[in-house]
Amino acid sequence: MTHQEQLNPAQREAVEHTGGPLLILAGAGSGKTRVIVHRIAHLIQRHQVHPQHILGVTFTNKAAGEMVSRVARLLSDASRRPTWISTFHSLCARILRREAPALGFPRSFTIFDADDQLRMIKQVAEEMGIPKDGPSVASYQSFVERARNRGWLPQAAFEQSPKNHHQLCAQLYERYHQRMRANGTLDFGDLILAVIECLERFDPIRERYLAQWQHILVDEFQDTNPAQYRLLKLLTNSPFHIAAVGDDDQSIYAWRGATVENLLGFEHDFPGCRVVRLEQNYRSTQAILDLANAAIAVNRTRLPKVLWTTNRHGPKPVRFTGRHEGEEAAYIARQIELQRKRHQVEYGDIALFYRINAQSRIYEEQLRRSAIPYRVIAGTSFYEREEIKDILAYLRLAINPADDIAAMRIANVPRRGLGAKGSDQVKLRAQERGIPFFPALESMLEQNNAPCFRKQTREALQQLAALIRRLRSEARSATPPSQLTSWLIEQIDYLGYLQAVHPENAADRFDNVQELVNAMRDFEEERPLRHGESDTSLQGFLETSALVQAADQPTAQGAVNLMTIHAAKGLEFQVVFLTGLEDGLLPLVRGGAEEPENPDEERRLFYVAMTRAKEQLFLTDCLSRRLFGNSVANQPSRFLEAIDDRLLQTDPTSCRLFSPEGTAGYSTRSRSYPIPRTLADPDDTARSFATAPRRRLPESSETWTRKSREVPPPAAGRSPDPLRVVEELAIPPDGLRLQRPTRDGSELDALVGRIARHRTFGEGRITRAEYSGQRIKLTIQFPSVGTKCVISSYVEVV
DNA sequence: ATGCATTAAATTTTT
DNA sequence: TTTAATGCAT
Repeated sequence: MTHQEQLNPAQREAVEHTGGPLLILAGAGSGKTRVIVHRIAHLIQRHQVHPQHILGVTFTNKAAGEMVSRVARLLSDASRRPTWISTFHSLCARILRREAPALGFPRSFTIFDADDQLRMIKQVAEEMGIPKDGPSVASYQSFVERARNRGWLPQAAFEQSPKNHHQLCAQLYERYHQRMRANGTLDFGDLILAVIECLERFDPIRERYLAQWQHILVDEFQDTNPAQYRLLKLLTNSPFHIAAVGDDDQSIYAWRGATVENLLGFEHDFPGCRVVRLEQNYRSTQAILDLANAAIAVNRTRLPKVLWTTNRHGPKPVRFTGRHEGEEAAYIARQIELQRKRHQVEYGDIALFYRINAQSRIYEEQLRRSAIPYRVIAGTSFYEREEIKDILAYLRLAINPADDIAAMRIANVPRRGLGAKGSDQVKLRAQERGIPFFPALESMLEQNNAPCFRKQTREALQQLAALIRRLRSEARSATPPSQLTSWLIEQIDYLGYLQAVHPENAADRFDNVQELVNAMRDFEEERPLRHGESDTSLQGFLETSALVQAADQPTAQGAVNLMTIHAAKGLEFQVVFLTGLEDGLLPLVRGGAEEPENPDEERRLFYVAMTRAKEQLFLTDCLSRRLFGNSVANQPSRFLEAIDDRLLQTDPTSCRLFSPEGTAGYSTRSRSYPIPRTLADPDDTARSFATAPRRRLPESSETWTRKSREVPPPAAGRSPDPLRVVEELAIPPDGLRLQRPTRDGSELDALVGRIARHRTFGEGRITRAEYSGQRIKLTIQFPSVGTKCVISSYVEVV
């Protein structure tokens, strides 16, 4: 066996340890996945563990997929590959497809996303007569989520919630939970909870799974919530063949219920546990690791570890402070081009991180202006789009007639004349008879002696009922989902509906629906329906679509990557810009609060962000930032203040300067200030540092109060027009001109006033043109249909 | 049902 | 600033 030669001693220990529980503390970039994958291979090859007896659990489908494919690469014999590597949620769904009847709901259960959940909570709140002017529905949702994360069934929620308001929350949770189970619908949290319930209540079932999995591996253990940990414990029996891999320093999902205590308490829960630390980092330069180590060392409750590497020392991370966010953005754009020129870094190897999505706009604008290709990793997932959810709701209803949220969603989509009033009647009937919404609707349609609804509505609804019945039988007879869906959208004339309701982007939305059909086709090819399986292929697709985000966008080669720090976890880039390093933003201080909610977690975010960088790290901020409408002056992030200045170099063009001696100051840079040679060029570092002008910070200044509102610009007196400044800086000062045509608005101006021809709206005059993401959005006055907004690619300019 | 105006609220989001 | 949600008049 050659593969173990690639492992360092700690990794090898983590791979080879057997006979008891194992906790692997895997620092950032320490080859964690390599260890897990090798461990699986080792168990199979060296210890003759049957692949079916290995369970690998991750949080993301991406991680699960990577694990599967890397194990496959190690094991040439396909028949020896483990078949139980998946996310917590997929695992639980798979278990419940077998065990659901024991808990009293059918195997054909459907899965709710957060939006469905919210709708159900709204529904329940309404039924309970909870006034609308009270606490928001979202606050009830977060109560439910908290209960789920902690593994509380309603009973436990009651016991744990002494206060009045929480008692009401618990009541709502109870009704919600009953309703969900009665409907055969499960939210994400309940997938876990239902399996826990099943294992705790039915010993034979638990025995079966205990026998099934003799070795368990858990990835990203620091991200588990109490419910998930409880599940793991239920699946693990003496001699506790469980290996947990995690890094307490990278725990950034506490707000979603993850608790580092799981990791900290692991040794206690599994006595005799072996702990292995992976501290050798294979990703970053020592200069970056020095900074990251220094930053995280401040946290009190952590398992001490220090990352080191045999990589070169590399240039020190660079500090830059702009006077406002436009300057920060312009600096980044300039620096991106420099990095490309001097270090042959490709756009795709560069990333820009921010704490909150709202920050991204300014960077996008600047990158566009500088003609730098970029992509933003974020946004609503494909499966959260309204049009996709509509179609999926039809299919869900076909699979699960009791899925009320799906039924209520499509009962009047497309319009069938069933408004709020008619809908209430159906709900009333459902409540009276204790049956779900759709069956109640059907029963009202069959009632001939005293017909419900007016004629037109009734006929439309009868058609709907027939349609759903047809879908149901087709699904049972294993008609391919793609075929079924094509038929469905035809039947309901969904395109027509979209054009009526969303004339401005009906075509885009319909494209998405077509994309859904394509996704189904892919699914069918990948996973042909095996006869005798308990689920239909449609059910399989619905499950996949609920538990798998739209296929991860391929890491675009030629584009700078913009994302939140959370989204950056697990990724790595040559060059990283960590932006908005200001107190209030990172650490983030919410709304009216004085202090960050969880400063340690914010610091871990800082740490995660820095450890993504392989070669060069930029830490940027600005003196005053416009966010949500008004300008705020922020102090530099407290995270930086705790760090020895010698670990950093300040860009001489920065308006605030730090020196190794610890004297800080800011310069008033005039427009003619010569921009020095390239930064982040290791050889230049010392020189540019030495020549950087230094000025003392005024001892105290009223204008620099923390989190002040309107802020007079520093020193300069009068604020330069931000746009102006940005334009100036967009042209790199060393004379390098951007070759590509800039999208500065001239092409927009050229459009306004002209006549455009649209396929359905005819001809009209363009009154406005603006960028909308990468596209151009036009406002056009059509004589026939009035003013419409259209994406430029849908019209022909005459 | 639909369009408009006003108002409020605005981390992070693996499943 | 932007966005979404709500209420109100059509």
